[in-house]
Amino acid sequence: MFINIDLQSDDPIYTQLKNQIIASIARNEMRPGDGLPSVRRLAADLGINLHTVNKAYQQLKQQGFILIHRQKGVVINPEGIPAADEQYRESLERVLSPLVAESFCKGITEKEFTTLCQKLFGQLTNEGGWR
Amino acid sequence: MFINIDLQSDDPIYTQLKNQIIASIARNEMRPGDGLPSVRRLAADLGINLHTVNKAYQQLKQQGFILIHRQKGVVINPEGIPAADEQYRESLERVLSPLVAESFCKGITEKEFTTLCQKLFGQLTNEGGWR
Amino acid sequence: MFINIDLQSDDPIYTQLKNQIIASIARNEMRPGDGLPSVRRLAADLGINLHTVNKAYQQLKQQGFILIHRQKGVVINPEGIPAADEQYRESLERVLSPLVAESFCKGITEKEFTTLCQKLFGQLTNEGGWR
Amino acid sequence: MFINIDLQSDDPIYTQLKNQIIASIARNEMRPGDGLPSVRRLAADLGINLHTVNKAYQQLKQQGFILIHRQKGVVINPEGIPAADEQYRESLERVLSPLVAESFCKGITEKEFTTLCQKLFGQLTNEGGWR
DNA sequence: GTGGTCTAGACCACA
DNA sequence: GTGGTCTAGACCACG
Repeated sequence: MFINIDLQSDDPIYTQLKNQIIASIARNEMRPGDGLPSVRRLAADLGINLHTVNKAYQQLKQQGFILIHRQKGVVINPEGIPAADEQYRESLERVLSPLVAESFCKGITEKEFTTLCQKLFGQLTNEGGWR
Repeated sequence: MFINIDLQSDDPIYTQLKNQIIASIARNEMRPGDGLPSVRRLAADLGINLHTVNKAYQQLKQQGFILIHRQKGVVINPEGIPAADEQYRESLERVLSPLVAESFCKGITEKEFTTLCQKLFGQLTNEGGWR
Repeated sequence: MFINIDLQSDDPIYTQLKNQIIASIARNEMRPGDGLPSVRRLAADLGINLHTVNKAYQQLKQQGFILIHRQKGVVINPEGIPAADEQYRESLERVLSPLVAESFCKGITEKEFTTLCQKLFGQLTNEGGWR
Repeated sequence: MFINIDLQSDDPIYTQLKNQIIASIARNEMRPGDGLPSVRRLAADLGINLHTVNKAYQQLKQQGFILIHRQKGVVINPEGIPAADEQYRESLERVLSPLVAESFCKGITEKEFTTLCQKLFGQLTNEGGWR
């Protein structure tokens, strides 16, 4: 797993971390049951604060991406990632909606937009995502 | 134009305001050349501070959605909204990428995702968006 | 004399007006002794406020570019424009200084900068400026 | 870095601040990677409001002079200042044009004008500007 | 302790 | 009356 943190980004570090771990799972680089570095370890490796890593882990745990055992450490949820529920679909639509509106205003067609989405999906499945 | 501000939302007020104005333009409820309320007026109507409205307006101006006209006040850019450049497309991809990865992990298929996008686009064009 | 006002500009209207009148004089389109439209006339022609035209005229008068007679109307100073004094040279340096610093930071060389200045001067003298 | 704010000046405080920081960079007093005081610190030192400092910083950030680094705080862009693009050159010409016209009217020759520019450039390079 | 956001209230330049 | 600038003081997210 390669994590790349951009300290100049407007995205908070814990968000970048969370997103990159999710991306690793989606790309099948990390599989259910695989272990992740401990909070301390990852913080040291990335040169960032303990609390920052912890916050990312807590959110991933809360969404069911990972499990945190006091002894076994941190692992990708061995039972796989919980499927999206209705609530998630609604939040996805709420996030997507302003992106679509802005893109539309700027002349990006539905076709171009969906093609971009397909490209991004393709980058996952071509590399053998686990679903 | 109906603006609805959710003071409890995690999104900052000025972002909500910006997004809703963009949405109004996309839905063709507001057309190039149309006027917007003055900073003070809108702030009073929404019961928020004028600086908050101003911040939204400044960002919309900077992106070319609106112009601050010395006599007519604030208007939707009469020449239309500037088309997306390469930089915008890249930023769009950067924003979309984690959404796609997370959705993918949660079992949302490419088909379902693009269908959602199409639905959102449809809500704009069905109502006669200006592009 | 062609005056072009951009109501969307960040420059105040009276400044644009003042600058364009000065440019007309520099390009020798208007000569010492020539008349300018009355405040009312020019305001009507440009579709702007009386006070705005008046403010531009007052500043031009104060700098010695024009004379305002109650009867003869507004004329370009028949004795020519007063030469720059030391105070003007200082203010010019104060204005130029940040432009030079910013340009320098952005990689614009002294040569490119002075070439640009020469070009702008050339646009005046080629057309037969009065000096 | 010495910052001198003139509260009586017509220039807004944030503009003076911005210009002086740019001048410091141009004079090579501050180099890429160097840190700047935090918004609060600088505001306290200068006896002005933190929002005013923040506005200057935001504009410098937007022009690529500085980065807001999550750990190091505010730093001069370590990759150097972005080079001028065509748009900047046009805006420079728009700003310079009325200065040239006015100077010309007041009898300042092309030679004197360019000599002044060279002097201002010289003040930067003599002290070892970074370009 | 940092920057980001929001509020309240003030003065000024512009039109 | 408009937007632009500035101040003072507050809370929150981030690290």
